[in-house]
Amino acid sequence: MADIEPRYVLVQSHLRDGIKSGQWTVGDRLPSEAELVAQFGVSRMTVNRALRELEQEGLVRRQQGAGSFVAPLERVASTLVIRDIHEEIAARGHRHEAEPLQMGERRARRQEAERLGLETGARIFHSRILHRENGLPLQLEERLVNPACAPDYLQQDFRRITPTAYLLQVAPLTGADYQIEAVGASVEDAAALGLQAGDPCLVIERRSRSPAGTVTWVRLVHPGQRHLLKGSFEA
Amino acid sequence: MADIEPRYVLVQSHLRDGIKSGQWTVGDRLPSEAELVAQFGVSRMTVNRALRELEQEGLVRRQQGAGSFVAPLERVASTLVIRDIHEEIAARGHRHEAEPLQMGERRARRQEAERLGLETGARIFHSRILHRENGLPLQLEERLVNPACAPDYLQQDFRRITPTAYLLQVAPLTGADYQIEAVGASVEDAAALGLQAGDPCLVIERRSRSPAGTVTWVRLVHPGQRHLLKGSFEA
DNA sequence: CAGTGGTCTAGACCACTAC
DNA sequence: TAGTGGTCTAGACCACTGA
Repeated sequence: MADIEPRYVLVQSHLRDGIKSGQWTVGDRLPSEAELVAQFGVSRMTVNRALRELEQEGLVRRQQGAGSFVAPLERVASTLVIRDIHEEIAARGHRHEAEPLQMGERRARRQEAERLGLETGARIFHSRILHRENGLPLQLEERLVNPACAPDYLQQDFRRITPTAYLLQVAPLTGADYQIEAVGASVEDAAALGLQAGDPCLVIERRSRSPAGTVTWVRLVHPGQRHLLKGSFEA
Repeated sequence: MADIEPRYVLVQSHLRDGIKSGQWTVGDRLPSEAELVAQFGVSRMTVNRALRELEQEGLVRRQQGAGSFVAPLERVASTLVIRDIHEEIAARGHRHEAEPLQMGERRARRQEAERLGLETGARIFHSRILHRENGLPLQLEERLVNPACAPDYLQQDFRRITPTAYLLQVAPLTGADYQIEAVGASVEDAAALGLQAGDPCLVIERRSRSPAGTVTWVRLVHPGQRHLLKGSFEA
């Protein structure tokens, strides 16, 4: 049934099981590399790799000269994935529709220029698209785009490809910042999403960077009760 | 100034820089291990480690027999950290106060029992605590606790230690699930937080597991404009 | 088939920590 | 000072991919 596991994985499983079962608990010292070498009959490099990877996961804390310890998981850290809205809806087996409300170019106001790392007055593209899941408004996408990174942005048919997907294609991503907050819907947001002004919305703002600079800034507004971010982690 | 970097880090920096600068872009093949060995004059194990770690970060995709490639970063993934409220406020250099509003034990209703993985009617502890930052309400913490995991929960002084910190101390964490949403404040939430009912709030729900089972379920309500989750990632 | 990555070893030297 | 982890080497054998 099970493939034969690499030996470093066996060492990891042994430690993970001990932590999950409570044999070792937060702050406890784990066996030293030398002890694990003896116990498993493997080389030190193998044991070292096993422990190093557990450290990267955040499960173990290692200290030179002292030993390896069960890490305090006080910081509930987990990988949060922000997915393309089309993929997300498709993954639920639902129908996704995108309605471009507005597209064009203009001179950047100060705040807009800051968001893209450009000078005030620079030419920028903007778009405003409503995404529906099975006909119900799920996300209002308000986006600024750096023309230098995606000169053909305005010629795309965003009923067929999401801006996220298109931009990833033309401008490889090398980094991003984002923030998540709860905000009352503005009058415009409410009108587009079919809400009352002030209704709670989950808002994600994200700035994406590529080798050539900031590609795009986007603000995603979701009706509070129709969108969740979920995550988990496991020892 | 700079410490001398380990050699595997030098290899990583070289690859990272090439990706950030656009020398290699999504899907491109990176130099093989053998080529990097020759280029840097290090052993293959060192190069292997450098590439393996970049793969764990999600920056590189490796395929046996084929090569190492620049990974598509389509899924904006990043580590989201949910920190203890006391730490978070202290880190900002502000004053944290906790006001226990309610504490006690009761029989679990169906939903409460589900949240803790217990039977309906089981004895559970509950608490409701308001956290202030420099006097301003920042978080309303509503919590259910499994008495089997923390029998002395109700005897604690939560003005001095947060429930999060206490529970981590008595019941080591081995996993958690959480979800984040935007919700309008209920009448009770609004009263505690000094808001109007319906005002947007960022709500985090989290269930924490330990070797003995589900330790606690918590619902953290934050005034929308006073709490953000931030994150970033970098190639 | 030649080239790639996946794993592993048995040493080595070093920096750090605790006693 | 003895024990710990941090790094590194120069080999090795294997499984896999692509021409």
